[in-house]
Amino acid sequence: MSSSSAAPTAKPPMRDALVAAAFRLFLERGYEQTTVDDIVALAGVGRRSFFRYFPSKEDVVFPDHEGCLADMTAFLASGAPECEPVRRVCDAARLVLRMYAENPTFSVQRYRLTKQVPGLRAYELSVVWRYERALAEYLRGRYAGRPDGTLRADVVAAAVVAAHNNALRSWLRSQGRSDAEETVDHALGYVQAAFGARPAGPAGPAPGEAGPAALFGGPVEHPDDVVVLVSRRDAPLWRVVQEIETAFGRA
Amino acid sequence: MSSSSAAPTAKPPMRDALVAAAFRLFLERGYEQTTVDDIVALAGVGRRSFFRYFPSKEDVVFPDHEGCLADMTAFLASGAPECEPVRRVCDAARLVLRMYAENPTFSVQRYRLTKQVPGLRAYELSVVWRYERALAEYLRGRYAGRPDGTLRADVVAAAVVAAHNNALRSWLRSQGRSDAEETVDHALGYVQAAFGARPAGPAGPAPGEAGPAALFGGPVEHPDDVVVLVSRRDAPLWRVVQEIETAFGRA
DNA sequence: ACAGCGTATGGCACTCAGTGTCAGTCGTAA
DNA sequence: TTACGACTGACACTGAGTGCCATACGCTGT
Repeated sequence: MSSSSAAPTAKPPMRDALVAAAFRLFLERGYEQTTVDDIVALAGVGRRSFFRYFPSKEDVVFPDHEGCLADMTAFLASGAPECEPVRRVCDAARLVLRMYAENPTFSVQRYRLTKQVPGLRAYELSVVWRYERALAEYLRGRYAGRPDGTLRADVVAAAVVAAHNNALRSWLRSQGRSDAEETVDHALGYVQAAFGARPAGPAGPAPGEAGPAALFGGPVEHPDDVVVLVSRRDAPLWRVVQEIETAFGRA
Repeated sequence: MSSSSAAPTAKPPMRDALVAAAFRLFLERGYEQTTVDDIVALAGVGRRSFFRYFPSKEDVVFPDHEGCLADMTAFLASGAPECEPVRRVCDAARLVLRMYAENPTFSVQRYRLTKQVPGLRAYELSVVWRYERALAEYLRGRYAGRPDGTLRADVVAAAVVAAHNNALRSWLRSQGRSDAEETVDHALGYVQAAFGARPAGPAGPAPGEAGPAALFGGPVEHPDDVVVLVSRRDAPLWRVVQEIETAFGRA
């Protein structure tokens, strides 16, 4: 009656109604105190239909993660072989955070739930694990030739996910009031510094927080296998590390 | 009838019998094809007793993880404030791997199970997450004063866990035939190098793969906030990074 | 308009994990 | 011997998840 043909948006059918009903009840009386029967009763649909749209009760809490994961893997698969690998996976992480930041209230509500329901925490871990595996697989491909390629890929992927989660949780605790992009940029910049790549930025020499140029002149080679580096004391560490790697020929 | 009083070993009561029965059935017909009723029937105990010893069906696959986690947290809590934090958590990770290496056949069997049963993978993730949180909490305490203390703690913990898991899985894939300690030392050494700490070793100046001393003399300070570093070209990168951190006063 | 057909939905019954409860049993101290 | 406390088993119950089938809706061809 109320919704038959004059729906403005074309494609939000029963699925969204189930998500809405579920979150109303979860926030009212808690996740574990809400049964699937309660949800389908409020949504006015059959119980069987719930499990047609969501393989489990936990899935209704993360209704868009499957698509988000697909977007991220598509982003990684979409060429750009000239881009430095660590930076590429950091951009992928930024993509994920942007999806969270699109719906701040929803993300904060879900954060409250997952924080206090152990079952949901476990489920979220399995979701995050799939993101991490996608990043690691990409890096394994990029590091295919290197000696410890898979090790480096796994470690970098884990570090990126950890930095992303650190920033995300910080942003969620602020109720979505802080700047999500800025927070995650800072966190990912730390990872990029640790692994010897430039932090994000429009490919310029000084990417935002970098400040003054790190080195006065390039490294000078001595005849007896010695490298001399001269650096300002307040130069950002990642910049120095990068120059060292260049001098050592380990880009 | 068959088992009433002549048990030779004194302290493996019902719990170990349940684990043994469970793994026999899991390996025979698979995890999901085995019900709790099957397990208790084979073990000859009541169904209710299973859930007295294991809160869930998944817990029987990881019967000793609660104790292992307790051991690790105890290790981290046991003083040693003079030890470098990253090295400390690496040693904690080595502790965990040693527990796996104690029962190679059991660990390999469990690996086969968790590899192909999604529910067990998810459960293992929640277990690993608790280890990672324990490491991160320890590091947060050690990095309390630093500017990005919690970020650094989270990232380092994730990197250590990733390196540990990389080595563990490599060892498990080799059916326990490779040297677990050596594998994990190599993987953790990579993390320690990335985060500017000495790899493991008996606290000597040249820890195994280090080779020659990295620096000819210490850094020389110039009056106008400049640091000069002189280094051999073939020096290990982690060593150079460490010296730089020292020179920059960011130990 | 009508028959045919594929898809989406609802209802029903079932399995199985996990929990609360209570009765029985065993070992030990008084 | 009795009394007490811890362990165990049996039963009943809730709730998640699945298989199956009947029905209703929308579309197509005649």
